[in-house]
Amino acid sequence: MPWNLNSGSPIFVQIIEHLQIDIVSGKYKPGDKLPSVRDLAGEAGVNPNTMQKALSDLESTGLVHSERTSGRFITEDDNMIKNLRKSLVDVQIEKFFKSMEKLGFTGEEILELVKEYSQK
Amino acid sequence: MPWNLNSGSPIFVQIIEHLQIDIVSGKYKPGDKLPSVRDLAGEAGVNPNTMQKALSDLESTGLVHSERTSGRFITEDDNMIKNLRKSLVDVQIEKFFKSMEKLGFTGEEILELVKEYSQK
DNA sequence: ATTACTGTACTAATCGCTTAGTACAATAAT
DNA sequence: ATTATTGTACTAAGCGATTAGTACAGTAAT
Repeated sequence: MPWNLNSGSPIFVQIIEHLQIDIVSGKYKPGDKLPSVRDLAGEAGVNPNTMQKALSDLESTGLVHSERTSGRFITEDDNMIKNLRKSLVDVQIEKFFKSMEKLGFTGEEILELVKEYSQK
Repeated sequence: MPWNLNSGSPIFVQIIEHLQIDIVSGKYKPGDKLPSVRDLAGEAGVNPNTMQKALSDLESTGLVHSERTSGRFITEDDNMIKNLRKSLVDVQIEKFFKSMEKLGFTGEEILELVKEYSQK
């Protein structure tokens, strides 16, 4: 299935986020080999150049590294992945609270709304 | 203060969201006159054309309407504003839950994290 | 009447993202 | 040895968003 890439921000950014999620959620484990640039591009339904840009950006954070001709691999640093997961969570929660506060809700009201939502 | 317009999606989309929030949060009340296109553009720090695009898009939803030469006004339909507010809230909550579930959290875990966050 | 302000319309130029296409060197597989 | 696959690099083109600049017609204020 082609990835869901339509939500405003540049596709290569969405690809980065998608891959980060695949890594922190365990789809790719530390040391795993990633599919090739071309395969990932085909899977995502984008141009190989776009996938390459996303991957080389990801690489600059150290989350993945490439062995020149044998492929690209997930970092084996468990801590880096754990920290990324925590950081992604924090970003989501903060973004959510900021948005809701802009809409005029207090912290307590937000908590109440979340309670309601998680009960249905 | 210039608006905070840097988060990936096109500026005119962010302007639309910004204005919607200003309306549902009560900064602009039903029937209020909006500042002129040029003033809003100056306030937001964007080109008047960009602001115009955002406003004419907003207009197509009925939330604002323009009186050809005297200015642009917020709708007087209270219900439309209420519904928009509810819809914006729903979107935020759903987006948040989807993101968190992608990161591997269950509904209960999400609720727990929100509790923690709202307590500090 | 004159002036200032309103929304609106239009062209041209620029910038970033994306795609298309091609190419190369190094490794793996056969 | 030959072939396929790897990451990487590069140019050219197209597209949408944005900016800059200009212009016009209708209304309000003076």
